[in-house]
Amino acid sequence: MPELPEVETTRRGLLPKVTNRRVRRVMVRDARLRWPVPANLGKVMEQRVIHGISRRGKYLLWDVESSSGGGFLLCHLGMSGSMFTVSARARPALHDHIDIVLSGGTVVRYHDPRRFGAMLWIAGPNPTHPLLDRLGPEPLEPSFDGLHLFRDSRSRSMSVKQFIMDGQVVVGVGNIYASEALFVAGIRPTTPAGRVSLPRYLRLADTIKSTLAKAIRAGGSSLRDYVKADGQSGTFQLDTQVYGRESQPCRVCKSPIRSIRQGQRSTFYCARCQT
DNA sequence: CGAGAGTCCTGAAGGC
DNA sequence: TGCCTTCAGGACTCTC
Repeated sequence: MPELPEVETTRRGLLPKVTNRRVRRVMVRDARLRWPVPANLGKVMEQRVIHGISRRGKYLLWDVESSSGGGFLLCHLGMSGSMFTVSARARPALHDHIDIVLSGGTVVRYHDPRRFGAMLWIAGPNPTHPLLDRLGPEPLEPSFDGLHLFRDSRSRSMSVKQFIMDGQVVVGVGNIYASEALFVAGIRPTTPAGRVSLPRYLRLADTIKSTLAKAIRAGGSSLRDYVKADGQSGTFQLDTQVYGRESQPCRVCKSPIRSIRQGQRSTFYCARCQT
């Protein structure tokens, strides 16, 4: 289940392998993702050069000669998607839905068992798309801070956990890192967003940044089906403070970690450390 | 407008 | 052993 750190890790892994390569062929074996993969994807990408890959939230944007009649490949990994490079001879496995064959023999393979991901085409020189229009700030940019959270949350009654997971508030904070960041900030996830003070939001913005940055430094948190860009599955254990640790002792105070449901999502917290 | 529920999908895990 | 149910999750989309 890629969250922002996994998406960023994927971007960094793919970047040197695709930049300045020419797309030779696009093979779509199964177009049934969250939205159908455009039937003309091969036609618009083939024989064009990839200038780079950028990221907006959990979306990856491949610049495919956007400056000269091309456009952008817009990718989302959903919750089970991964993109990695394989050799030209590697036979596709189950759920390997798309191959992007590049000059020089590299193949970028998109794998997504649950098909919650997306692969769309944006024609033209600018990466504008309805999916990107209303996204909030990037959590790791200086423009994102506690004051932004505080101002955006006034009069909001939803819980602070659901609030920071709202992509219009800030992008890239998924279910796992939301629980983790709230724990480090000492904030109870159920607190209505509009009742969290400015000092606490300043702290929370910092813990969101540090939690995500730490995960990126670790190369993505390698959750169950996450696969890094080189095709190596992330096998190291995810070292969480609270997520997935129901009934286990809090790493700080030893109280049992609690698990609740918020908006059909599981939330984990320590009732003693988070008030 | 905000809030909450529904929805897509597959695979893992648990119950019987 | 094997079938069935439940759950997990991102985030769009719908309803109230």
